[in-house]
Amino acid sequence: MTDTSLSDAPSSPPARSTLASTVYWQLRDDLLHGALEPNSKVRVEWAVAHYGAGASPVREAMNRLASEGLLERHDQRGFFVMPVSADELMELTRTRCWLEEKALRESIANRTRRWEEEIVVALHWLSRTQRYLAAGQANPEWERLHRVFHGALIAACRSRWLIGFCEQLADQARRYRHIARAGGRSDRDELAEHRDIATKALEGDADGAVDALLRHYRLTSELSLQALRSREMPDARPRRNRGPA
Amino acid sequence: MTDTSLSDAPSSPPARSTLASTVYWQLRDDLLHGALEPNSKVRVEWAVAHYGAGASPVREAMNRLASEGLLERHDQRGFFVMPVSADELMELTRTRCWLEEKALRESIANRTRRWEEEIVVALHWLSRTQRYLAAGQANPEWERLHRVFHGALIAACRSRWLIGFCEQLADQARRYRHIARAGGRSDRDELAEHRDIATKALEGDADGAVDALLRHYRLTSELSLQALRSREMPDARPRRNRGPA
DNA sequence: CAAGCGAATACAATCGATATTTCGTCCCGA
DNA sequence: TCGGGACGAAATATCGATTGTATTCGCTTG
Repeated sequence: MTDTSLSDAPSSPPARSTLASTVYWQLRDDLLHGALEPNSKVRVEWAVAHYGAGASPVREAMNRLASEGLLERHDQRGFFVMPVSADELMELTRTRCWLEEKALRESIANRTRRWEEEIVVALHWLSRTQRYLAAGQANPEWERLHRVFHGALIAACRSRWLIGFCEQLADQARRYRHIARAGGRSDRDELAEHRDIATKALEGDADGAVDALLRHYRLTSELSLQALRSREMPDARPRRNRGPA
Repeated sequence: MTDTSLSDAPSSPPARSTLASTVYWQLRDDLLHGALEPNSKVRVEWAVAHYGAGASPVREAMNRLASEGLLERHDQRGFFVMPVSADELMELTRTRCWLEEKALRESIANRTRRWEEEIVVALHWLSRTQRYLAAGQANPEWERLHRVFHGALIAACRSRWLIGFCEQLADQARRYRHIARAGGRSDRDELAEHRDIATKALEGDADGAVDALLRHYRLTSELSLQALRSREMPDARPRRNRGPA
């Protein structure tokens, strides 16, 4: 089953990759994990040195990321890491809930045997994977499976556009999670939440599944929001143009 | 009020433009107007000659367009005009109706004086502009105002993400309209449709406005669909790799 | 003799180094 | 103190070199 997504946002790098794509995936990963300070400038020269590629591939990668909303592009002035703010996060979450609700309802309405299987399998692997690594760092494999699980839920919605949009918003949400360093091992039982969503979806209980899903997203958002606000407290001054570490 | 859109899809080129951006807007325009055969390969060399720029700017522009779903990018093999099909159009329309409905409902729920004014003004100019030029060609100014009008309707939805997604889908729909050469001066009274939508929206009649809006979109889609199918009839053979004119 | 496989060739995308343009800043003069 | 011009840093563009892919031609084999 080839994954030729309609809009350009597949979840994993292709096998045969061009150099520009390699840089794209690396930089994307760094952006999603909050490795670069929001609002800071990303100089081409820096990226060239950091990722070991020429200016052309780097520039291409940055253009793609700008189209996805991970970078800001100012003509003749270069690229900047997309800024974050509490307001933006609330707007993001709101939008995400709207779209995911629609996608999930459609998915349930058009459920197939195949769709059910994918959810069951995704939940299975998610349940058998550690949320955090020993060091308290997020487990990349869990992140991937988490993404797969949520993708499986809405896979039957019959709109690749909607799926693409949801993925894009999910990426943004992930970015906020990592930037805010939220989820520092709270008492939250994420697996139970996922199980709840899956169970209700598989039962065909659209209202229940949607309710569970949105509570799941809103809770995550709330935690990020709190962490974000406490991080923004220290200095109220907006700081711009701080180069990446 | 600056229009720094969140996702990268402003409706008009910026004043101070880089060469890559110039190519981007020109090529985008050509793609939206169906000037290039769907599924045909767009060679970098061709674009270089056609738009009078170097390979790097062209390549950048193409990467951006690929992210927006107007081009397909195959690593190491170049770019292709995104293919069209009846199925794709139906999927597109479906998604568009979902998102526009949500956006319009939210917009009406959060309506402001400013929002009302913008709609009234947009409708005014739209009503005073010719749909077609003398030659039966679509009037670019009307296209622009049409876009502005539909943008104004959902402008108060409090989600730049949703607005951006709607714009992206609107662009795709426009592309289908032009490719199918639909709307060949049918007996349709588009102005009345727009008036109807605006009136109901301004009255706060969400259900009525949504109904009118979706009928509007579905009708457009249906016309494109018919024209598309009649165009696909002549030769059932899928033809690939036909260079652009 | 036809079909299939393989290597060589041609074409096009990709890349890196260099040149050019632009923007921001600092300094000087009014 | 404010306006204008020059300097420097950085983005942008061009060009030539490289790499990768598709095609074609020729050979082998059934």
